Amino acid sequence: MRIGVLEDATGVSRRLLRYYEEQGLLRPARLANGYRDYSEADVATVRRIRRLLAAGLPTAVINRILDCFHDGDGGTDTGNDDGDGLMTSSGCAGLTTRLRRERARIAEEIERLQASDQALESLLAMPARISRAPG
DNA sequence: CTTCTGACA
DNA sequence: TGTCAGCA
Repeated sequence: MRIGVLEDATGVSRRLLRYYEEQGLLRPARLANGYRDYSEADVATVRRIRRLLAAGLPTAVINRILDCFHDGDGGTDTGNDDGDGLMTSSGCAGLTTRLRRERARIAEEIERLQASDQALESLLAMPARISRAPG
């Protein structure tokens, strides 16, 4: 399918679709006229990319993770669900472990930010008598 | 009309 | 990301 069809199927703009390709996330074939030729699998891939991006992962990381999704769509396409799950297959060992570590890292970061937030809150609760130096 | 690449806001 | 240009 051409880019316009994929756009309608995924809701992702052509601009973004081309950008994903530029980032190595998509590798559509080319028609004789130079038009990109996407496969049905690319529809699912784009959805996965959106999810991974929403998770805050950089395209470089998504690139690797994408290979860990070995289409497990055994269902009829009646459902519009993304139908994606992490498939532990070819050389994807340790992926979930790394992802869990990332979550732990984020959790720690949140704690630090909360500490800063509380410190700032108490600071603002103090009587505001810090005046400007007489000029 | 649809897509392509490159570039600018 | 949107959008415009200039082609094919």
